[in-house]
Amino acid sequence: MSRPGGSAQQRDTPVLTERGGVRKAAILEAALRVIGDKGLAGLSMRAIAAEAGLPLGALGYYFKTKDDLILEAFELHTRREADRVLAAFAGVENGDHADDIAEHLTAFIHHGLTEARTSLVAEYEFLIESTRRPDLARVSRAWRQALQIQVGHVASRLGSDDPETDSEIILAVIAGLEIDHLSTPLDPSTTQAIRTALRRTITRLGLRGNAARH
Amino acid sequence: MSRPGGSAQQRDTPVLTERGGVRKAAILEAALRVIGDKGLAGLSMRAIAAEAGLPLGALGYYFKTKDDLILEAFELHTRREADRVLAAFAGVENGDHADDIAEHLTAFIHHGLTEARTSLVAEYEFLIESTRRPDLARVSRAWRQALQIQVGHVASRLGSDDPETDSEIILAVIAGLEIDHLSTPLDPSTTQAIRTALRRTITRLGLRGNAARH
DNA sequence: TTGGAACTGGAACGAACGTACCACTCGGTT
DNA sequence: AACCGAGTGGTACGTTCGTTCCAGTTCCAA
Repeated sequence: MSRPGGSAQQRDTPVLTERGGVRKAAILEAALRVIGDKGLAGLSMRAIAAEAGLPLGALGYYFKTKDDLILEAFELHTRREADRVLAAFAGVENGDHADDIAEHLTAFIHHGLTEARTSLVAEYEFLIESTRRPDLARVSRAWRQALQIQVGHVASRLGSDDPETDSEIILAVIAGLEIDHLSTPLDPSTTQAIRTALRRTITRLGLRGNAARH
Repeated sequence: MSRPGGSAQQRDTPVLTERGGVRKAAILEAALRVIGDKGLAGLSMRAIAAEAGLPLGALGYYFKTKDDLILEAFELHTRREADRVLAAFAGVENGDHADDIAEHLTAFIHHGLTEARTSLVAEYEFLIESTRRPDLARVSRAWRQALQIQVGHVASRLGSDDPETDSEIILAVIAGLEIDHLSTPLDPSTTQAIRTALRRTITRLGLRGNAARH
């Protein structure tokens, strides 16, 4: 039996829209959804196949094992999320006040806790599983490092006198607020509490837009 | 077939050291260990029985279903952890400088990431699963609320002008630092980064011991 | 000492699991 | 037209799962 990767799929980042590759992408998307709302504990090959509307046999063709599928799904998620985070912080750099910065971060977290909740839950499923699987841990580390560098640059532009520590704090606050509010339905007062916490954090760290001007 | 709870086990918080109750406690302890190092996905009744050194049949006697067992294990964990957190912050109140406070928190996180790593991983497994199970979510909410109140009191004593927000920030930073460093082996430089982040957070929030004296 | 409830542990059930298999269809090259 | 590898999908294997059952044992009250 032949496996994909022998011809066009051979490059490091396979194009997923070629013949057959569409299915591979659909499988990974389905897996991310299932992980988000049933957890890794509820993730079965059959559940993925059903979610993707594909026969069970298709999964074995594109992925050697379930663990391989999980790894590729995680990689896909981090690739996608990197863009989202980058976009969120790109808007920040042009902000004039600490409140504007906090507002961007509030919107980012709010989106994760509402429309993108499934995706956010999947992310933490992966992070926890990373403590047990070295292959996932490598992805986590690379992902976290990229984040910290990006946020560090932003902090630098906002006038931080210790960008490395500030990015560590900001990333921790974001992750912590997400985790702490995941098991609660997100009502307006909670969103306000998150906004207040972010404002105070940004303000007290002395971060403000256009710091390079004066 | 009779179930426990018909006699001495009937009270709300059953004493686990009575006849047979020793076994129930052993099962919950075993479950917490298995969840910590195999995850909820790797948690099976057989794995718990093996970890506890008990026959499979024993589990069905003390717990109606696997989900019941998981719920009780979570409750046990939060009860235990509440004491630990309380102790960590009790030491804080007598500290004189922001650095002392940060040091307490650093030690707390360090302990979680090293000796108590299994327990910490289990905690986040529970938190994520809480997004899917209302019964676990209730425990999470109560647990988080208790934490915030306690930390709020501490922040108050340390001179905070907004204890509620400060406790939200501090809890988020702690959770975030834990999550962000779970998939990486904890080396001394990482510990130092955590300490630095905590010092800066506490300092910038204007928290200091003996604030009531001045 | 006897009765009954609490407790034990091994065996067994049907269901769901990951994976492998294979006859089949399709598209492009020779 | 003949061919071959890529892609397909239904089936089936062996394993592990949660749960149930029950004959047997231990303990305490009567």
